[in-house]
Amino acid sequence: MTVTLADVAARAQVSPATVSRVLNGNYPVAATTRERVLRAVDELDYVLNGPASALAAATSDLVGILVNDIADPFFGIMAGAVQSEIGGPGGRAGGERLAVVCNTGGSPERELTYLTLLQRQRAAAVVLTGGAVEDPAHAAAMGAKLRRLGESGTRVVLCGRPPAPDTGAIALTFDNRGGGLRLTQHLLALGHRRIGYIAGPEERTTTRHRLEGHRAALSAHGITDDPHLTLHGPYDRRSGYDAALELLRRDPDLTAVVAANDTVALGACAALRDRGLRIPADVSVAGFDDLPFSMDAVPALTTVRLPLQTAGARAGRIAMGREDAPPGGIATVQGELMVRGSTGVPDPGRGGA
Amino acid sequence: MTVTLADVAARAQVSPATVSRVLNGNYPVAATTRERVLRAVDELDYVLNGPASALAAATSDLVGILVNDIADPFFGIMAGAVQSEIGGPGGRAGGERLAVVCNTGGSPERELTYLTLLQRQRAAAVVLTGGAVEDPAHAAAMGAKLRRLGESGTRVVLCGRPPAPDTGAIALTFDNRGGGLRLTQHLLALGHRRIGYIAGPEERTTTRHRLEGHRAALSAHGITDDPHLTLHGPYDRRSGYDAALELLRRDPDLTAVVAANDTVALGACAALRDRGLRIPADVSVAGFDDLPFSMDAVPALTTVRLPLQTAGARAGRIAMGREDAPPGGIATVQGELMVRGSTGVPDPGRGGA
DNA sequence: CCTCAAATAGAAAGCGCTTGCTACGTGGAG
DNA sequence: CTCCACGTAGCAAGCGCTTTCTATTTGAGG
Repeated sequence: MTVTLADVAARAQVSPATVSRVLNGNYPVAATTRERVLRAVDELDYVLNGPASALAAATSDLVGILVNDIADPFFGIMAGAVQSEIGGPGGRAGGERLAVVCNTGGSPERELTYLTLLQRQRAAAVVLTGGAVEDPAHAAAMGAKLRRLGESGTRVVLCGRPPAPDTGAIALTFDNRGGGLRLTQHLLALGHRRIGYIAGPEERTTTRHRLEGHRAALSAHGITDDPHLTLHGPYDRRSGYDAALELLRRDPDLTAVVAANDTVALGACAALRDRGLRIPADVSVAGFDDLPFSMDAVPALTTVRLPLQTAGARAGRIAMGREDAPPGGIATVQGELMVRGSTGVPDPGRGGA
Repeated sequence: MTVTLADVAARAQVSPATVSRVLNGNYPVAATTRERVLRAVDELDYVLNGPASALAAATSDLVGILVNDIADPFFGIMAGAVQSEIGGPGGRAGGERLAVVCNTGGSPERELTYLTLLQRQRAAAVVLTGGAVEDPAHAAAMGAKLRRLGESGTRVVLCGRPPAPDTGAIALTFDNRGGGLRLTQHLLALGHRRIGYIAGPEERTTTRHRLEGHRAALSAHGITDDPHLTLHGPYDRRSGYDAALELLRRDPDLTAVVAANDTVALGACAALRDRGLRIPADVSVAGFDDLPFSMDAVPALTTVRLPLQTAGARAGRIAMGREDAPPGGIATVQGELMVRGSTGVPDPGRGGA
């Protein structure tokens, strides 16, 4: 069978208790004894039994990171940052933690399931990234689950997600609304008036907030938003492509398209190009997030940069108790408007009067 | 305190054993009893204690997925596919498994550490993705660890990674060599003779195999590879940018650049553009992997498509024992050459005679 | 009616570890 | 020389669950 603590103890001629203490390093052990134990551990290739120690100690070294789509760099970057602050040899000595990322695929049920699984494992902390689903039933279920997690000692941190009131969860929220606002303001300042908007999936906080910002900018400019110029779709390239085509059909005189995120924006660019339109001469395009590839797009994409890396890292530190929570448990993280080549002044021959 | 099995048993007026059996569904329990138990579980918001049951049952529902860089869609796509075959409500009824992805950052130590952590958790299976580090010491350590994992009942699957002999691990290997070969053959067929190569990080199997393919194509064409035209660097955009510039300095008459992967290729494209060179009129560029964004690059990137999704899914099924291992425990997965706009015939005014 | 087997529930022995408490030295202080 | 305190190590009681084995119930067959 597998090697147990007792085997190591026998070989090192000490009691199991001593071996445990050497391994955990939380109790004085004479240097010579420690040495003997470590040698035995090595010789026997002993690996601690995680479940057993978690059970006995009533703690676990698991930290969960929930993401909507692991194939999307938006989440990958955040998850990587969180993980770098938490797990493996990344952290300081001591608690070797297993930072794991769970892919919900944006499904509310999977989200809940993963949370239960993590709760079952008595995870030390959980970091939830990305927008939340706005369905009231699901929100309530999530709230309850998060509260229970918190009560049972799991630290809960929301990263790039709106606060969950009364759950004790710490929130690092992106100012999606402000970002959307500034982006559309930029377009308006350039002179655009007929702006198509390719929104994310419905019933998502991120989608709603970005769209709200867009509309706020519009109405501040005295422009009544034409609902026909807003389309919803998933956060993928295809969605942007199709939506751009549809927007063009609905209003051939469009001079700008704002997309829910950079990936969608790139899809929209492809569609516009396929239609023979130049960017930004004929139509300006803007994205959101400023993922690494956006800078290399042709032309480079105007977008709102979200500090994914730093926010993720901060969430990780808070989850590890290595950084204090923001006052009130909520912090808003601003995005920064990055003006690049994909937006320009509208062609007077289009759209205008 | 937290609710335990015993609490549920008390409330349902049955023994703890019965509750356990209801929850695991692996033993006949009368319908009325089951009902009573489930109600109690619900009323008490009971969540099974994972470590305790793992300890008692000597099994775990954890499945680990190791990736080199979680922010890279190459890994994200594979990890997502693996996970979709394994975890959460994705799978059929029964074993709710916790599929988790661990980010090694390409570091050998972290890789080993994660493996130990997973072994400690008595993971049900482990899927390793991406190229391996070729350092002999590390390879030996990995081999030993993988063997031990296998011996202790953890199923080990390598996805997009060369086989690990004598470890019992199942390998789904990408034919990086063949892909590299075909890619360079394509360029040669177009008439290119001075081809720069931006390789991945050194000491990696993926890097070496792709480069071998490239060189094989070259020598089959009677071209002696100029070592000055091969540069190594990490798999990121920046590396491609810098390397392309350096390549241009070393040979201003270059007519084509092959990059280690699509991300690097995009960086190279940016550099070429910044130098005022047109793609492919002045310089052709090719990548590898065919990540989603490659199709939207301008011009669209010629590359080798790797079936990341299907390979990942298959690895996941094998890890779950839901699909038989390939004969000999090793399967080679081919890449497909995708010829797009970024490669064309070389400008006779450049490079040539 | 009685017997026996199938169906169902319970008792209890761990799974491998942690940790509070006790026991044993040993050296400096009284 | 004795005592106390400190530095170490061991004992043993669980942690919460699974599972084997046993007990009880029930129904069919004789």
